[in-house]
Amino acid sequence: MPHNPDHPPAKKFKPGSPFFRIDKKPGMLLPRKENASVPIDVQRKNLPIYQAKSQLINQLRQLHNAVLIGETGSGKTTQIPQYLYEAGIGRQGIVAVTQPRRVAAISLATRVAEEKRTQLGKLVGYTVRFEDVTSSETKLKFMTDGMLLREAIGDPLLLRYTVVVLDEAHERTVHTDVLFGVVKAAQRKRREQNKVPLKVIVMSATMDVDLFSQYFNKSPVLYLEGRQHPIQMYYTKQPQSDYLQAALVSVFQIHQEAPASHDILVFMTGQEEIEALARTCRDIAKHLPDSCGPMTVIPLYASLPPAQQLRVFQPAPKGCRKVILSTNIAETSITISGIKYVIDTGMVKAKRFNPESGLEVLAVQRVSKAQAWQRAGRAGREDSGSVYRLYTEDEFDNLIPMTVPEIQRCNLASVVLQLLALGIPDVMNFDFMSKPSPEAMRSAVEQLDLLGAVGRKGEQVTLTPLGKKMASFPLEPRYAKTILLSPDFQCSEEVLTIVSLLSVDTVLYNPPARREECLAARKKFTTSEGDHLTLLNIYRAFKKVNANKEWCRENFVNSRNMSMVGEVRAQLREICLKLSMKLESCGSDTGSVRRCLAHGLFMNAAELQPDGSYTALDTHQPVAIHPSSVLFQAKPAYVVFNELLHTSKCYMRDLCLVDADWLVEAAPEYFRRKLRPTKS
DNA sequence: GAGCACTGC
Repeated sequence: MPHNPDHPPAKKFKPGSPFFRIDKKPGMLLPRKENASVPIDVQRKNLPIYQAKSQLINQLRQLHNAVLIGETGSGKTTQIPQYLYEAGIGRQGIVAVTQPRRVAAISLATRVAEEKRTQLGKLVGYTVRFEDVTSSETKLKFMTDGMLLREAIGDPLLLRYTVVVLDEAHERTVHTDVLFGVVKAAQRKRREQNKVPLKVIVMSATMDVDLFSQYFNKSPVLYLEGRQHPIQMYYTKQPQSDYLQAALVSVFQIHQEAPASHDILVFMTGQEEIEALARTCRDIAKHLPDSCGPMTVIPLYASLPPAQQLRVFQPAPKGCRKVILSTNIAETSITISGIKYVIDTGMVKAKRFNPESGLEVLAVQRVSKAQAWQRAGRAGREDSGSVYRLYTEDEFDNLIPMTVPEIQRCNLASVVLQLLALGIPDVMNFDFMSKPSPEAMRSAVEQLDLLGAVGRKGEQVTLTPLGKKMASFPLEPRYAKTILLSPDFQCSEEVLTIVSLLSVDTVLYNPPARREECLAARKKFTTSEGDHLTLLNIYRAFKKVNANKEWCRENFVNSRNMSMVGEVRAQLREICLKLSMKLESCGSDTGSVRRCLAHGLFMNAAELQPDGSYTALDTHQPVAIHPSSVLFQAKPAYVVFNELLHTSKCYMRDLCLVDADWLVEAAPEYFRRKLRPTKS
């Protein structure tokens, strides 16, 4: 797809409105303004939810299940746990409040501890990966949904808890979706076994109310008012063939008409188009007449270094307009105050999964209505705002109502393994709120079967002892398997490092502007054995210089992600020790590391063809070496790889050179079917 | 010779 239109957008820019005004659907709602000078207990009483306090307490005391609908700003997340505690509800145990994100869990716990005037970690605490700030006194516990799920593996009835609050349920993360089933089952079993009852409160924004209520035994829905500021909606008159061009026009239209203090937030799909549009905006802004004020354009996306991300919070100089070009990171994860205008391209980049091919595709697609509302809500948090939707109202009406839950578009191997570890008897018929397709479930079981994690008797799937061990690692099953195999090859220390490197965001910086320098620096670590061992070399060098930051800069290594590797590695190593594994280092015998990787990743193997192309051994589809691989120029006969990425071709990413014999010895049955006779 | 939204254990 050509990215550059024939004419640079700058020349196409014509002032004038492609929009018309629509005076309907006002009233998104917005969080309250923080005011440090107001005492904390007064702030609590000023929240909209306070009016409903006694009524809420009465209801929640009686109900086993409740669905609580309330927009941001109602105060539900900070207040409900305190109301429960103050009313003595569930005091025999702990009230757990789950969040999809770590930062949210931590900041909510901090806030509630402040409100209760206690030290964090006493009455109020939090638990996220690598951090547990709780004690025996903790009664209100904020945690990530993934963390509660992990805990459930050791305690499927969640007996430490009397109340579980599943917050931000509308986001439908895989973890929340699995938790729905886990808490529902725990609730039922505790009732059957005459144990202390478990209260389940689902908290969500406005959507999906019926689904939640239906699923939790037709539980009552309680509505909470939020604080709203009106929002003015604009739609385009005509469908836009080029949303980038439309975004550009809109930015400058607003820039010409609105006071400079009004910030603009534009929702786009990815790094590349954001950087391109940022350049174009800056170019045009330079050549505008003096009647237009200056403009500062700030890109925002997850892979941006943290220091640059912080720029979005700095106010623009007086008289200068702030324009933020963002991915959907600004939908939920990063909240920027002072946004008066939102421009919504209506597009998003999202992952899809094809269970038949096992392929994940990252594709630009239309947002859902729910997502469009979420984006709109980011306008005018403190005051009224405007939203420019770069699509027609008809197009809006035709958007799907809700984003497809993640559980219906991802590889389910880890989910199925976790369900089995939770002791769910009939995994194939697990009570999901939104069932994944049977093909996706079957494909997951098949993968686990190949890894030796499950056994099958007819329809019944059971966990093997190996599978049980695999489930104790917070990793994708194939990586857990690779670690568990590593003692056989006397290279556990190396494999732990490699798997840790693979389970954090990339540790390699690749600034396009300094490409040559970057390649030169990386050359020192490159080995013809492949990407895994190149990464291992980098980690070893990093350790040798004691994690020196200067060294990281010189070698284009992301020091923050590299420290994370250390944390992950320590956690994985701890689990190995608990499993009484013998951990050895193979030193310079890197062949044994590759052999171990071949045994763990044999399902992801590819074979060189006589014409120089590659074929994946399991599906026989054509694949290619990704140009970012150190093996890109090489033509190894056999490789294993971490993942397939479908973009312009089907690319293998992160490759390791292997022997065909190793693959056969890893899975003789499997390869008898897959391997073709080697040609000379 | 490509180019990767966002979380999380």
